[in-house]
Amino acid sequence: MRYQRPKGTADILPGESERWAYVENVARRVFAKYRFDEIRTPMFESFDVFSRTSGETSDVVTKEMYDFMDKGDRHLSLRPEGTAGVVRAFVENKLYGPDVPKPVKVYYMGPMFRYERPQSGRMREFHQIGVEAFGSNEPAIDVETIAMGMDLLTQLGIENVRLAVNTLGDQETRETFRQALIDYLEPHFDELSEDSKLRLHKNPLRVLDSKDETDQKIVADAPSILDYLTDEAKAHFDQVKALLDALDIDYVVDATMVRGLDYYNHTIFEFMVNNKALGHGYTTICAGGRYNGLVEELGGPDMAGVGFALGVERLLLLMAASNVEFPAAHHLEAYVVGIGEGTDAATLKVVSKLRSQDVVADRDYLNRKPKAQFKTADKFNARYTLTIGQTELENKTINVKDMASGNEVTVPVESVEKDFNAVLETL
RNA sequence: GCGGUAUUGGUGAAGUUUGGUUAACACACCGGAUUGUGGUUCCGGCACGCGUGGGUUCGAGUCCCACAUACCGCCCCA
Repeated sequence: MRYQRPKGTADILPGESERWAYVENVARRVFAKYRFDEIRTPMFESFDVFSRTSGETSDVVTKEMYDFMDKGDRHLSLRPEGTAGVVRAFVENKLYGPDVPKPVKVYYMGPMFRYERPQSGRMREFHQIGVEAFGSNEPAIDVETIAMGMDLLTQLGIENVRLAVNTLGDQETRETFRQALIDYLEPHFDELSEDSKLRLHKNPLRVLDSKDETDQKIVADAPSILDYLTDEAKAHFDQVKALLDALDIDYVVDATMVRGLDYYNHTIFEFMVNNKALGHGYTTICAGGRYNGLVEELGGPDMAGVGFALGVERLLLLMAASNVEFPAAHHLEAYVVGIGEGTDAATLKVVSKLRSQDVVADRDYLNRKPKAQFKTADKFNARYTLTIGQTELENKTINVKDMASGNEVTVPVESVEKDFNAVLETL
């Protein structure tokens, strides 16, 4: 127990890693249907990329960043989320240019880092699968993104998903609503929780999201952002809802839903599930929204964007808790047993020849006794056990046994090496 | 960052209340009964050690302190 992994990190071991690969493969398949292509960006970026985009006062930036100075005195940070890096790459590589068809649709999957207190489904190194679509301000792309998220969750076997949507409106909406909210909350200042007192002026929208009971009572009568939307913002949101209806996608409008990152505006959405594996009540497993202005913030043109991200650790917890069936990994078809001196080369060759016929084959590598080898074949659930001993070696034959039926046949070793399936038909 | 609970072999763990010789039991693994055939059974083996470091004591897995890690709640969030 000399060394242990850093706090909040995890080793994904064989068995578990197969589940990860499955989830990633399903995601790739779903995204491909919608013509999203993969983008891979660095795991660390200039600190400013995140601080500029997430908001200087956001919790992610003020206390959760894994930032450091490198040997060249550059202020870097491990990425706490995926969007900022993708936007930076989008701008730096001029994907906004006229020769790249719009919208530009990309997805990513990989580790993210946040310095916080680990808990189940909350790691310091965690993994997200996310998508971004740039260059369209049409509500249709918001809805396509939402539909794709729903499609993905469905493909993964997640049931009873609740889609919550809201809008943060545009700049003007946010300013007028923010003031209205402050005007409403200030008379209740003394009743608010300590956290919310701090949030009132820093980020009043967050008070709406408070879990404190007293806060919630106060917030219940607070003004709704939906009443402060500009005509343009309202039109956008109305069209999003209309298109969701057109696709028969169920949703609830949650006017109190907000975002921890500052770059969001207009449509925001969350996919939530009520599963005790993730805590009490509804928990978000996938969240996203529109972020017009972010491309410009990082030095690009005024270009719209919308995307979502889902947490893989949480997703896997949820899938395990919902008894989602994962496809079985590789089955062992043939286990080759060697008995006695001189069979090493012969068994290795058979294994090799079987593999070249695309048969999943294995043998013993611990020089163990026949009994142990047969036990191993059984434990690995081998469909067939092939045996080479002194007799077979002399006669250039091999014994093939069907483990389920117990049927055996001895055939020339060459026939197995040439066409294993033909031999199986004689069993 | 704050509060709480926990940490004993490869695994699940008993033992901590009442500090006292060999750390229970089970699973897994390895070997044997059966030196070329598995899933059953029986027999045997398997922690110089109780998260790490200090302390109290004649004596600490059991008490005290610090630290580390995990889990739960808060904050926040995927």
